[in-house]
This record gives sequence, structure tokens and C-alpha cells, in this order.
Amino acid sequence: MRQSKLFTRVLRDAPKDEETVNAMLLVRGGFVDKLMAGVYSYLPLGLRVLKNISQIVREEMDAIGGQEVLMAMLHPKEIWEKTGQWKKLDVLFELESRTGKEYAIGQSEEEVVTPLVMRRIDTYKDLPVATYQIHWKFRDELRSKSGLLRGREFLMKDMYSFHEHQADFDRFYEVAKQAYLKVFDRLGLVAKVTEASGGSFTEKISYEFMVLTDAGEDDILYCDQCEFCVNVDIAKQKEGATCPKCSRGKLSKARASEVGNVFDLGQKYGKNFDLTFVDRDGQKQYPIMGCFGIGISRLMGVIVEKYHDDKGIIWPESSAPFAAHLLALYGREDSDNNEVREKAESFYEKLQKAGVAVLFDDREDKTPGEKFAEADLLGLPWRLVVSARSKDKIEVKRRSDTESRLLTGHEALASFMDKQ
RNA sequence: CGGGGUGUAGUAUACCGGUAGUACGGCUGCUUUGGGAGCAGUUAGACCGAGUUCGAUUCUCGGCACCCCGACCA
Repeated sequence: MRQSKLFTRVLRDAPKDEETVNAMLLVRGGFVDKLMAGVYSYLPLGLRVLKNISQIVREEMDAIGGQEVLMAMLHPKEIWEKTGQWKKLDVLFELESRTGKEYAIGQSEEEVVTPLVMRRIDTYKDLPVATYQIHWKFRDELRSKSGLLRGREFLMKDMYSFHEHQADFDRFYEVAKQAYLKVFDRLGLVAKVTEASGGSFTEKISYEFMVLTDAGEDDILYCDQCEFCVNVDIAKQKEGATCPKCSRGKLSKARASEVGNVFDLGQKYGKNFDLTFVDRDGQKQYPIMGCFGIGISRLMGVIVEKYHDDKGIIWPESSAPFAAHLLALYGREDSDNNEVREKAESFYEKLQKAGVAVLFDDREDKTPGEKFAEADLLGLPWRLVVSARSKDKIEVKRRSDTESRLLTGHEALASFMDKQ
């Protein structure tokens, strides 16, 4: 992509109506545009990040047998009445049409997916099934905040699984947890599996996947020796207490952001909709269901919270909108500039042929200083500089490094492809 | 929803009860070019409503929006 054609605009100053790091940097860099509190539009750069995160999630969900679908966002009132949530669930956006018919906008999709899946299930032989979607969710939050971390409209992966009995659910629950850890690991994040309340879903505990960050809005207690981690909402222990699991470590308290969660829904929704399958004994049975969420747009915010410096974002390669940022620097001499232009164009072409996602700063009316500053702000993993000074070589620098190396085009491409 | 804060140009800000100023950005021209260039010209602004006043961007009241803390949070 040529930067001269890229639909975006960077801001030199941080917008005054954002204080959170992720919001400031993403707005300044032209990744997103704020429409109102908690509602952002995604510009080309930001959309590429969302797509990259989505793709990683998609691959890991597919790997455990999830099947992608896309469900309706506009829901008839009746399905929410069946679960007793109409006029009860305060985050549910409810609306009335001009003919007086009432609707809800999806804030979660159990009410849609349960009848949808069960219409296709007759017997235990049809189970288990796990469907997921990556789609927008709408929640009437009293206070949305912290940029992408808590929006009223946000992109979420929600998977729903259906099982013939508890043992099969328990098996899949473990598989899904491991898949989740893989997703976060691929994104460069360390997520702690945290015991938490099941909310209005279930009496059982649920598991939240927490990434430590001061921008988060949950407090957790975790053991410094083992994997024990619990949301303070349900913790019976206090900070500094001995770990109840390993009895060796001490519990530390930290602020965290919930990037995923998994719930054992039991038979709640099967019962709500009175949808059954025939089990191995020929008896009608309600399915055991599970619900598995990952906040895609929130993850984008959390990544920025974890990966930035005072100059801008430092995207991990797995979610970066482009792998490389090729800068052509122009100077005084026309003859030099012609050479730079030619060299940069040809390297740009070479990178594209090699399949490298590259943003090419081909603008001729920008000074080197401005190009460097913007490159740091946008935070693409590799910076490749072509200038009169670099002669027939290319200056290669990782965004996370301070030193650059002078390499030939061939070496640059090779080292760069290796490390990708 | 409780508490606190802020609303002035695309962005960041200043001053003021009497013609709203600066920087950056945008546009034109010339000069520049390795860490957000210089000069000249130019473009563009008081959240909304009511009140007080000869006159309100400024004072008062009401609304709305945004940010922060908390509560809430499938």
C-alpha cells in the first residue's frame, strides 16, 4: 500500500477527549475514528489489525472443530422473553419499530443459537456441535470507557457448544481453554485463567482470561508460584495470603483486562426453549451448552496498552496492519532523488512479490523527520529506509530496536523473511 | 446511576462583558530535506437553549456531549 494513497490522517497532538493510551495512539495514528463514547469506526489501518486478530482466532477455533456462522443481530422480542430477559437485562438495547413491533439488538446470541442449532439436532449422534461467529455486539453500558477496552459496540468472537452430557462438555471445555491460551500467545499476550462468577448465566464459576494492564477494569489475585488466579469479586482470599492451591506462593493483586471468557451454561437454554435431543437410552434430553467469548476489538486496545513507547505503537508482527514500513527519503540533489525513487520503487515491488505486507511511504513532500515520527507512531514491526545516504543498501530497523543495520536488498529481504 | 472535570478552527491552546489571538494542520508560491523545516500569503472557530445586559464566547440557569473515579457489567 502506498502511503500517498492511504485513507488516513495522523494527528500531531493527542485528542483531548481521550486519556487512555490505546485511544490516544489509535486515534492519533488514524487507526480508528470516534463517533461517540464507546463507538469507533475502523479506518483501513485499524481494520487490518481487526482482521489479523480475527484470523488468528478463526484458525484456533477451526482447529478445535468450531464452525463459523454469522447470526442475526436484530432479534425479535419473543426470544428474549423466553429467557426472561426482556425488560430485565439492563445492557440489552431494546427498540420499537414504527408499527409497534419490538426488537432487541444482540448483546450475546444464546437466544438465537439455541433454536438455530437444535433444529438441526435429532439425536446424540448429531452431537457435539460448536458454532462460532465473529460479529458486532451491542451493550447499553452505563459508562463506556478506555478507548477500545469497553465500548457499547464491539467486535466479539462468540462460540456456543452443544453436548450430550457433562463429561463431553468438560472435555471440550479443557480443549477450548487451551485453544484460548494459544490465541493469546500468538497475539503476544500472557493471559491468566481466572476463576470468576458465572454472572446471570450460571451458579458455577466461569473462567476469565485476564491480561495484566493498569488500563483494565478488573482486579485479580494471582499466585506468584503456580497458575492460581481469581477475580477479587469472588475471592475468599486477600492480597498477601498464601495460595490455596499450591500452599507455597503468595497472592498478588493486579489490575487486568478480560480478553476472553468461557462459561458452562448447563441445560439452561435447552430448558428455556424446551429443545431436546434423543439420548443413548432413547430418552429426551436437554443439551449441555457452553459459551466461549473473545473480545476482538478489546484485544486490539489491550495490545496497544502492552506494546507502545512514548513515540507510538509497537505492533507485534501477528497483529500489525503491515509487516514492513518502507520509507523513501528525499534530499537536495535531483539526481540522488531519482536514484532513491527508483531504488525504493523496485524494492517495494520486490517485497510485494515476496508476499510481504508493506506500507510504502512514497510521499515526496514530507521531510525525513516527519516520516520517521509517523513511522514510530504507526509502529509497524520493520522499518526499511531507502535514501541517498544508504547508497545501494537498505537501512533495516525493528520498531522495538534502537539500532539499524545496512543490508543489501537481498539480505534485507532474507533476514526479514526469516524473522517474520 | 453517584461524584469530579472539560466544552473556543481539522488538532492543541490563549485572552476577553465591546472586531476572538497563537501554534500545528490544509491551500498557493519560493527556499529546504536523516528525527515532526523556513519565509510570505491564505483557509477555518466560541456545544445547544433560555435569562441578565445597550451588548454574552465571557456572567446565571437549564440541557447536551466528552473524559476521569466509583458503582454496574453475559
